[in-house]
Amino acid sequence: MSTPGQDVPRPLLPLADDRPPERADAARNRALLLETARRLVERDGVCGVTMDRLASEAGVGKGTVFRRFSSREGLMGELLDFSESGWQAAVLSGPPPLGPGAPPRERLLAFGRSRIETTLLHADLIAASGYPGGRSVAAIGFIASHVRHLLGEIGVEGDLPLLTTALIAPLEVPVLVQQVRREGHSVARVQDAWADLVRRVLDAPPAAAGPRPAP
Amino acid sequence: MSTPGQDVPRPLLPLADDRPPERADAARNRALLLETARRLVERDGVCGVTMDRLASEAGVGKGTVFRRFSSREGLMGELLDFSESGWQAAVLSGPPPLGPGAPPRERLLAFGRSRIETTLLHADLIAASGYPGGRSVAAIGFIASHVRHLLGEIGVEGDLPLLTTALIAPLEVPVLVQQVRREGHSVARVQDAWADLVRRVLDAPPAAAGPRPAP
DNA sequence: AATAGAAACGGACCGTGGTCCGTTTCGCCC
DNA sequence: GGGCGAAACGGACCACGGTCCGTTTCTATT
Repeated sequence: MSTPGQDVPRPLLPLADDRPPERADAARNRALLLETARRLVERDGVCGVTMDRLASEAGVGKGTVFRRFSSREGLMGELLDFSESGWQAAVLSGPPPLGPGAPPRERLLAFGRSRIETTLLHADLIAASGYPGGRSVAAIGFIASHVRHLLGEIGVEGDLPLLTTALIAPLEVPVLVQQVRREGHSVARVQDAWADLVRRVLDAPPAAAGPRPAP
Repeated sequence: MSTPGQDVPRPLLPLADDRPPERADAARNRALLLETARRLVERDGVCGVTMDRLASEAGVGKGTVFRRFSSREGLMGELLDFSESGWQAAVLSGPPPLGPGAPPRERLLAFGRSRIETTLLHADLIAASGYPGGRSVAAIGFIASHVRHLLGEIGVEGDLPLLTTALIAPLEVPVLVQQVRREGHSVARVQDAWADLVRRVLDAPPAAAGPRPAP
């Protein structure tokens, strides 16, 4: 997989990079390493993928691995981006109600249901990509801007950026993993609870005194 | 609070431990290590505290450190419990509106404001105590049960356990750190946003069709 | 006080993520 | 093609968290 005929989902937001393209050997090694990493994840799970192992398995020096992906988190982030890009495409241009075409409120609810499933599916990878604490800002940035955009379309009043954060927070990996894997709640129940949260936020009467705008 | 004369904040929920007490040398070392750790945190910050350094600084072997606190997270957890117990006492028995006496709605709002400050204050320690991912369940358990209790007193309808989680999620370390330290929002704004979220959740009209109860 | 057995101790040892720097390869330009 | 500077490569090296196990110390019992 990778370069040629393009059926694979391509990375996220194009995000024009001005840097000159990689040298041929570098690109070859990047592809080789990503493929090897994918195979290792499949075989041993995310935790079983060591940078040393990856290097030796790919027949390459450790330094090379760290040169291509600046850290383990970076590597996992790229693996994740690959997995997530299909989902992002579905949100951006797939069929309604997840994709465009449905009323924004329904899109938001569909987003939540879908996101909960996707997050649980990729939980290990997301966690390993060092998500909280800095990296993989790509993924969370996409989610945040989508939700915020829908809130705007719905016409919600208030501090949209922070309200967005509050709606997204219960979709984070640790929260969902705690609810589903540790406390044993069903995915459907968690999804319903999020939908209920959204309903409350959208249908609440306007604030008595408006919140401070933004310092 | 807790046992007898004591002016130091004592650990959280008593949680009867049946195990026999530590041997004298063990107790001595635990105290020595905690004190040394506290000093090191103060001097070098949480990240500057290494298990090796702690051991050598305290003049004991590394094995001893790991025997007393089973991991780095465990150590940080104990340090954190010490810091948090004062706050927990204020919630459980301090003056209103944070403590008992005020109407539950006001207590909830006061809780949020206070919790945001405390979390930001102890952010490094909370993160180092391995909070998401398992440990330090003590702290989050306390928070969850308090919020849930208040929601019950207020008379909120719905799936209270999960609604509680949704309200608590935006108070987690990574979220708050992102908002305040990275995006540069003021603490007051974050506090207001949480209060607005609570207002919406509490004042929303009842659900059209009730959510599924619980499988 | 002597003793026995459990508990605590210490530090060598391991695997991991990450860095460093001397060596090799690439690809552009003459 | 030959040469040259930049980029990539490789693997020794480091610090850290964590384990293991032989040795020492405590304390309960007699």
